[in-house]
Amino acid sequence: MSPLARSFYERVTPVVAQELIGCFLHSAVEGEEVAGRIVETEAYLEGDPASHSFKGITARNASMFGPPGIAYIYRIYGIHWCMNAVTGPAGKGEAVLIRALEPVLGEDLMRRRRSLQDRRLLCSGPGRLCQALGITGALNGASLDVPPLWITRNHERVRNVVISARVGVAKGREQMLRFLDRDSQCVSRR
DNA sequence: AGGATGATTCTCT
DNA sequence: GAGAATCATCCTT
Repeated sequence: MSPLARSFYERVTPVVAQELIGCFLHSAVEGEEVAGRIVETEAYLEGDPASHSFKGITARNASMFGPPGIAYIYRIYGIHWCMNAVTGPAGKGEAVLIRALEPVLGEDLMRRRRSLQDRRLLCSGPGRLCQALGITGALNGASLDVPPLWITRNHERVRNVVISARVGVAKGREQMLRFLDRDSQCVSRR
């Protein structure tokens, strides 16, 4: 399976967010590879009050303004990590939040990392999937076309992509920028 | 130097 | 459905 190239990410962000549904996210942080099928994403845009890039570049969000095809990873609520794929032209500050996966490879390691058995709960949230894949801030800014963190295309067609309002955002709630696979059991709640 | 604030998750009831 | 956990980051004194 070949990784998605930079040109995939260097496009209109909501389109990238929609086309990432069905693709595979892989990690190999301690040698052992695990992977999941992306079933839920959200787009964060330039001039979008819900986006971390809204108030300009800072130490935390700098990688969001970097070149398309790298990871923007941040800590939230002191505990959890969340992972984005940076999109659009470099300097624009747009990205796609990966919100949920369906486990495909390395379920046992995911279960160990999550201290949890239920397959549907292993990766069904942005913080959960980072824990399951061993993704931390150490990978912030990493390129998404090579190990230890990479995304590959799935040639299987996704039958039903649902579009909805984003989860957990205070501002910009009205925008329909969340994409999910209706047929997956592994999407996040709400 | 201090305070407010999360693109969340888990554990209750 | 509500509330706590928990801390780096950012903005205001």
